[in-house]
Amino acid sequence: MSAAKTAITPTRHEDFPEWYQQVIKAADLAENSETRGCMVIKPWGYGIWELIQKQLDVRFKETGHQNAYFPLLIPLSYLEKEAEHAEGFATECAVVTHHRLEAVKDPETGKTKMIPTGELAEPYVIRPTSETIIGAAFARWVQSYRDLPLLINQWANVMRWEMRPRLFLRTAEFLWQEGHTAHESKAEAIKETEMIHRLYETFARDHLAIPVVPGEKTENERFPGADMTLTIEAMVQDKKAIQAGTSHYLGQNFSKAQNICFASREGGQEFAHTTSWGVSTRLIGTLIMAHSDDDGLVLPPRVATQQVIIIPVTPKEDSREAVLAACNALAERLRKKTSYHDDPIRVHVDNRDMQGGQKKWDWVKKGAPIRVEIGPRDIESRKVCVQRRDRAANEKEFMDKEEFLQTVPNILQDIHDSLLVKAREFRDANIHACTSLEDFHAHWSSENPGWLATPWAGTPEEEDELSKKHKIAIRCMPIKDAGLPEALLSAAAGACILTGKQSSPVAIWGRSY
RNA sequence: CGGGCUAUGGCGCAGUCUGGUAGCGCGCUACACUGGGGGUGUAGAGGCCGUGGGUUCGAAUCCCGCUAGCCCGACCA
Repeated sequence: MSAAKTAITPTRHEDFPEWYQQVIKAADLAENSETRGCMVIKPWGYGIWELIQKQLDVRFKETGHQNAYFPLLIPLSYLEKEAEHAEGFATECAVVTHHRLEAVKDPETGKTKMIPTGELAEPYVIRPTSETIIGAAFARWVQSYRDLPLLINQWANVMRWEMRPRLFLRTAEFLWQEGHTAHESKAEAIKETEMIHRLYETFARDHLAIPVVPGEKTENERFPGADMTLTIEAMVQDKKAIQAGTSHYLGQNFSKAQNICFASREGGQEFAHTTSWGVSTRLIGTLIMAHSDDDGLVLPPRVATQQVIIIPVTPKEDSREAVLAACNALAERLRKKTSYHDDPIRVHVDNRDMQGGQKKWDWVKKGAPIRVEIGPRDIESRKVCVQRRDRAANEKEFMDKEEFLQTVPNILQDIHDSLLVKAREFRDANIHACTSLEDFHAHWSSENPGWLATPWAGTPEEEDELSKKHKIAIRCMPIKDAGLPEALLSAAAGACILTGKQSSPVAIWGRSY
């Protein structure tokens, strides 16, 4: 029996969206639930989220933020306060209108039905985001400039009634963090917005091995109610863009709508400048699409639920005990004596009673960064068989056990680095500079066109027209030091492709999720 | 929310046109052989066919409603 050519069918090349779903299934990350548009996140997937959560949380606290929790249900009237904001979310709100159920027995079938009753005087909206309800709290909490800045973060679930759900990328309910801060001055609030933006960028790079493009959204693409939206944009393997995180400067829009005001140093009353920022479980979808291959998931080591999987090879019954003991001993030493980025290495000994080959492929599909096999021969030779998920599935290296213990953190880092380099090379190879409108139009006719970098100084209306025509959008206007190749930026410099204005800023265009 | 497709044991599917109460592959369980590998054999377990109603002596199969999923569009983290 010959093994399948790839563990996942179809391949990325054959059918990318279907491949994505099959990877999630094969890696046992999540599944659709009975509730429309919602997913069940399974342990192997939820473990990733827990690690993202833990590692981001440290960084939020290092930068002075505190966690708090606000209600899931938002009074409808709160949402009406900021007009643009309300309009932006109006079409995707789940609304709670009743507070009890009444059991009614159908006289014909004899079945009991639960009928909503007890209609609420004012409906509640299940939070699609919490600006309004947190803003209301801020209004109570802030009286003096001495109460500022207010730096709050919330880990929560939110609900947006999306018309086209996709596991992790766009689900009706999703998990995220939302930071909300209030400041004395515009300059300070913008500084916060930019600081978090950089934090997201470096988190994506250093923890998820995703080379994002940090930039500013154009007016058309801004968060409803924001004065400025900063974004990190990732390119995944079908060359589409994913907005992986956003940081908004909300100006005084929300503080005026909700009366977040304070006595200033000069004695007058002033409105606070607020920000909000968030990343969600979409990060998991992004990393799946960024790194995985035709054999399944490939996890960046720092957010891998398990980093090292030890697979006992037990060909003979009489050596079985010894092999298992050796596996457990190695696992213990890894847990106690080694660490990677200040966390003990996460090790799992897979002692399930099943075929070795199946076991191996199971962990290949689940994307475990390192697989280690230990058999009777290895015990004698004091070696371990090391296999890496960033290399071919059949590639193995027999390594001295002590050497392995010494170098595990380096191997994990090397895997991280190789994923990042590969993703960056892919991204950079698929962003093309374009300085003529003719080339611009021609570019979007191909199947997977990648991104374009162009000089741009058009109006929002002009941008909208081009976007609709080619089903694209300006993903962002990259900030300084966005990490894009110098050659690309200089090739994309010049006069606006549409208006001809000289030395216009560079815009990145692409199709997106 | 518009347009198209789909819904049968854990997964993938056949059966639906030509109604007669369910079948295949994989997986699962047991045993045996095997053993750096997603192996082989034998024997088993498991579904009343998404859901509600209708037609009929009889429905997975025909008709209507609903729900969910997928793809394309508009919208969005």
